[in-house]
Amino acid sequence: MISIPAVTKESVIKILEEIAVLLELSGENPFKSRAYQNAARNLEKLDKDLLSLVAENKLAEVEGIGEAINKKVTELVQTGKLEYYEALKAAIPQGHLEMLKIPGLGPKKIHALFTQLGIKTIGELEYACHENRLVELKGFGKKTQDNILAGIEKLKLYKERRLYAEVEVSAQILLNSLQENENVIRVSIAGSLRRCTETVKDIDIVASSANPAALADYFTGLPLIAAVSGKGTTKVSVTLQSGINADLRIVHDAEFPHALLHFTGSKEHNTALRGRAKNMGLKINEYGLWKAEKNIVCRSEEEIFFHLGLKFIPPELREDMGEIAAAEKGSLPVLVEEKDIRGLFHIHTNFSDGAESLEGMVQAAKKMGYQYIGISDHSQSAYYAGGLKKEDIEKQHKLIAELNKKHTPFYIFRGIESDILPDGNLDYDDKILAGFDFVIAAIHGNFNMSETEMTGRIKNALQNPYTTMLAHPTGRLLLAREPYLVNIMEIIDTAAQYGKIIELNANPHRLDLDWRNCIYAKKKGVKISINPDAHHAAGLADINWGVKIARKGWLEKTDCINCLSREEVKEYLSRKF
DNA sequence: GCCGTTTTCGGCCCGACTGTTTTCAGTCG
Repeated sequence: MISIPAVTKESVIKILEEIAVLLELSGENPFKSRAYQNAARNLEKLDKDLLSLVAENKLAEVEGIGEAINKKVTELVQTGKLEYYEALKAAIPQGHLEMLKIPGLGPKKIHALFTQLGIKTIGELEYACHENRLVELKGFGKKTQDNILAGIEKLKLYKERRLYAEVEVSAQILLNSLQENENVIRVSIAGSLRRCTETVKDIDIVASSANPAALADYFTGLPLIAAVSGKGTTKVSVTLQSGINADLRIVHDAEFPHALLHFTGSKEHNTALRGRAKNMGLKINEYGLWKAEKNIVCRSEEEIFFHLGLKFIPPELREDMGEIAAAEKGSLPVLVEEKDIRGLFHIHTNFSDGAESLEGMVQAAKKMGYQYIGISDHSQSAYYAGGLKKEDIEKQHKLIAELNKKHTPFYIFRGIESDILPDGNLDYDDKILAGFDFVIAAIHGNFNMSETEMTGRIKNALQNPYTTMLAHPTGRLLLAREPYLVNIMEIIDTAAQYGKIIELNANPHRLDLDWRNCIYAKKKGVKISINPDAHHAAGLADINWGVKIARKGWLEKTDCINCLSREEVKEYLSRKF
């Protein structure tokens, strides 16, 4: 019997999107590529079951799916494979897909590099740049070549790190497997992952065991693991199938809290702790705590901190950013938790570029236990995202009024993600802006301004009486796009002055406002809204990543606007002018 | 490759920016 790999709607969408990219790279008619993109998007929006549509031969009724794509999706669903896709993949060098990540390099230029210089990989491209060979190509020049080289450098740098969210999922699987093993006494994630940094290099796990050899055997035999690069009784290093590296430290149970503290770091935090211990006549390392030659028994991290005269410092705060002084004074923040969140702002629907209907988002948020959501689709100048025209807004507000009746006491706030134009104005007139319960001001274009210009532009937007909050304040995409040039301190100061909220965008690619600046915002009394920026129902769960970063940024529930109850938010928004 | 209609093929979203050109192609959001 032939087993057919499970095909899901998500995997079909992913393959259609990949075909679109491959077609672009192959120099095909760009509209053909777009047809595949459209098909993928329409499937994403579809609220019917894809597999039954195929079974009933009704797939072609879906907008954007004609004869050809219908046939291909059907083949994919029924056989688990798609010949066309495999052939396309085989014909396009893998390196060309990677090259798309280099800013300024698109399908056309990559195609030209291939046909004229035979370049298939990033390595070859880098070499050709060093040989100064790009400058002679039509449409290329010195500047393009320099930009490509700079892009390659950045890419290399990024490659060493991964998004927190991506690694955390794998780490949890490893942790769960270890917890099930009889040779494990205590086990915990350590390292930057435990500290919740926005990007991480690898997974660190600390476990205590009476039988390290057996534990090492068990660990290296886990299904997730692709290769073992080191294996002893105190340390095991592996690479997961996803390419992520993971280290397991195995210690005696008495050493566990010390090893956990040590391997959680950060280096700076540990250095500060050691210095403090020394001043107190103590010695601390990954094996224990000593006074002179005498070992001080600590059964937990709490006890280690206690002997150092400190309250327990949550791992997220261990960055030597003042947490030790605060722990000494007993003034550590009571960090916000996911259960403190009462509602979610910055949610997109299929009125603009979201995949889910407005009511679908309401139902998803209700199911997650929230009291309210704030809908904010894109504004009119965001063409690429189907920004809302005046008529769309009226239609949406009518629908919200109906849904508010239907779903009471759950409440939907009427908002908009309004583009900040280059001069700092929002892209609706005051009359329209006055019709919203809240306005999220956002930069989506004209990134290349000087710091002074960009800072001025955003400050202008913050001074607009209709602006409620500022979206993703630096515009960064982690490991992909640098923040635009902006003086973030000045932005926070302005937000404080005008009583504006700043978003902590919870999308794992953004996590923007940066946690380091959350600390400053809190000090200035600026309220933060932890926003999922969800474009589909599952995206609401991204709030989880935002809360982690908020904690890392010292935020308490009183700092976060969406920890307010429905009635409190209504009151807050009503006194905005 | 899809859609709509003009039923057989042309249009498919747009504007800004950059770096190349010397009037525009490619990239990006």
